[in-house]
Amino acid sequence: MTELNEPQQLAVTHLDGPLLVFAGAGSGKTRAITYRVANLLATRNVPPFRILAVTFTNKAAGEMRERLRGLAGDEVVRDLWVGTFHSVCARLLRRYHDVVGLGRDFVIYDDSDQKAVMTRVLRDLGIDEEALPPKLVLSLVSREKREGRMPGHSKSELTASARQAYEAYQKALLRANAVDFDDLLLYVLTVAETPGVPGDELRGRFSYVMVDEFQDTNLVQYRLVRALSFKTQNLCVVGDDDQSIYRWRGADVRLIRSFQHDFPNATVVKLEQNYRSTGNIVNAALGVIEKADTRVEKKLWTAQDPGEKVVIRAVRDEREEATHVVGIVKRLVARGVSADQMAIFYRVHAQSRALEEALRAADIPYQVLGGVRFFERAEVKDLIAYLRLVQNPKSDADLERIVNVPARGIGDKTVDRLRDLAAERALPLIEALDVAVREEQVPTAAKKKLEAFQKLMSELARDAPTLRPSELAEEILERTGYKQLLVAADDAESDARLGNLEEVVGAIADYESDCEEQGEVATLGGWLERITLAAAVDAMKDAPKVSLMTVHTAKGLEFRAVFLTGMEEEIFPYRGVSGREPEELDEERRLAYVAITRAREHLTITYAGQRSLFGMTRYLEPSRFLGDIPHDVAKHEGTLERYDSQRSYGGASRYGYGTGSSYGSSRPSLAPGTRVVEREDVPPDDDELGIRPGDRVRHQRYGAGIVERIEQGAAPMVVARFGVHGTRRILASYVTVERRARGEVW
DNA sequence: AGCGCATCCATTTTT
DNA sequence: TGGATGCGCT
Repeated sequence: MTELNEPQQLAVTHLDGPLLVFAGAGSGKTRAITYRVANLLATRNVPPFRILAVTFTNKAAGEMRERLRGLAGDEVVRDLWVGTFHSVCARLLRRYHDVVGLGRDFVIYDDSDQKAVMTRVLRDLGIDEEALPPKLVLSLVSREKREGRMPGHSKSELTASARQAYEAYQKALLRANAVDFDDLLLYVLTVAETPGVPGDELRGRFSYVMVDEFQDTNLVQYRLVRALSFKTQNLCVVGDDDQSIYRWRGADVRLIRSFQHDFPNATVVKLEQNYRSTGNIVNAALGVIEKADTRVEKKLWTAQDPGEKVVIRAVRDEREEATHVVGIVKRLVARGVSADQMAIFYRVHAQSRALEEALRAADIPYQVLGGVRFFERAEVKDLIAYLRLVQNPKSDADLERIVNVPARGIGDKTVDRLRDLAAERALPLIEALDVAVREEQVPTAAKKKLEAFQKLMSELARDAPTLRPSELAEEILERTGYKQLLVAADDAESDARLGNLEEVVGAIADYESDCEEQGEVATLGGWLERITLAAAVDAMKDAPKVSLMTVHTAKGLEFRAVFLTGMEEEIFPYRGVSGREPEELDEERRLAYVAITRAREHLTITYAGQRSLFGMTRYLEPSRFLGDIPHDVAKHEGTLERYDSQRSYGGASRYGYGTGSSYGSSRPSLAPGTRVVEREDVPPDDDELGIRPGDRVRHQRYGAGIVERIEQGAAPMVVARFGVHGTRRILASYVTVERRARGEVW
């Protein structure tokens, strides 16, 4: 353990009692955790299955396993409980399922499954979807669950109708022998907090509990780890409040900040030496995070050289931003930096388009993480629905999805009838189907179709045990006629879909060989669980490609070169419809901190003077976070200053800037509230906004209008006449100028 | 059932 | 801008 610094050693050797480790970005956290587990195994003689380590992603869990394999050996690692909260809970719930009234083969419903169930529930309850959209109810329900409240809880924060919906939704899930993500945790917590035998057993199951990324833990997760470590108090939590970025999903930073309050005897260790980044990058990050309203004091430092300066680059718009970034990517590639060591970050997915276009034009291979996920494609979901239905015939959402896919003449009317029947007798659809056929509850034609479907499903169920999961998938594609249909269609899209389906079968086969390697049995249930609990990063390929992703998905990753794009007010920090509480702004700041600290050697930050996003072009100020980066670690390039049309794209003014006088002190343009705009055809002084009276502007709701006057100020307003909508006063940022700049180069 | 067209909407997403 | 969704038409 000699390769550990002092605080790391402390973290590794403090084994008993509560321990809180603040692990700064790039401070060798994984290393410390891994060594700590190895140390436990070596010195405490703990059976591996009594050690629980919860990580943030499957990827992190995999990495930890991998590293432990080298330290502790194969068999030992196999018995350790290492995984995400959800996967660990899924596994536990397979053992304690009966305590909460679930069948052993419960399936896990993802977002879209949940939405389907909730839509159905609301319809059945006669709740107006306008007044209470399924998405909203689901988010409310999720909040209830994340805060530990099952339906009927006395402290429910729901309105009467939402409460009703919650109850019905939960019933529907139980009837389908299904759980949602929150249920996995909440059910296990329920077991763990139940007095008596099963709860006792669960509470004593683990001797040592470790939690990674503790700053992103929600209340239920916190209570869960507390319960699981209750007997021994051997709870080690590792995290960094500066990297808490999932508040909107229920993460509660206060849990890490006040850990010592709940565990007064906790030992606290701070890992503050950064091994990842150059000095300039560390200091840039520090400059940003130190301005946070609230944080636990930590001083990230590095022994590394300052390295190259952080480049802060002004660009005209998202296209120039993209070409600029791609230009550097090319240069770095030429210098021998592998493409997979480069990443481009943005705040919102919508920003990826311009970047993708530029990369494609330059013929640079790239991968976009997140966005539309593979497992969300229709055909993939269809196949999975079949598989899940075989696994758990009660899963109504799956049955509804595929009962008529491919079309087999079971129309809405028939399905409605089935649903009624199911509701009347409180049966899952599959059983309602039996009833309908047996008791002749449907017209003869429909009955025939239903019988055919029944036969299909029962044959699949019959054969499933004798088939490997991948074979079963193939069988489904064959016997349902799904494959033939796509083959017959013979167009590009169908080909793509076939390809996707083959990929699914291939993925199952991969899983099977994985299992084989580990000496485990590959089961359908195992695979299904793995994919529902998988994330975008898990699918990240190591192929030499530039990675594009949101800052959120970048957490936990590192790259030699990072491009942080779209550093403008409104974009980053993002400002949506809701207001911005200080705590939300802090979270944006932390997000910026996370982004910066991903870079090892090279960091380019770009901000555009104007940006088209969601169909409207807006003029934007540089992000306030840029102003927090110390001047001596950064090099400012480019300008948003107005310039005349000839010179503007000539290059001199573009590249000449920033090398001369100190950018920061002489140019207050980075101060919040200053609006810098570039427009070629506008006399400098009458046009801060790029909008003048007489201009034609477009507003999303009101359409085209003619500007009557401009009201300057902190939030400039445009007064414009919009045909039938009359004269309106609108925030300038919500209109698009339709007048094209003279000689504009696009 | 499948389509074309209008309309509405718009962070972030470990699981 | 584009994507998701819903509706009406064939």
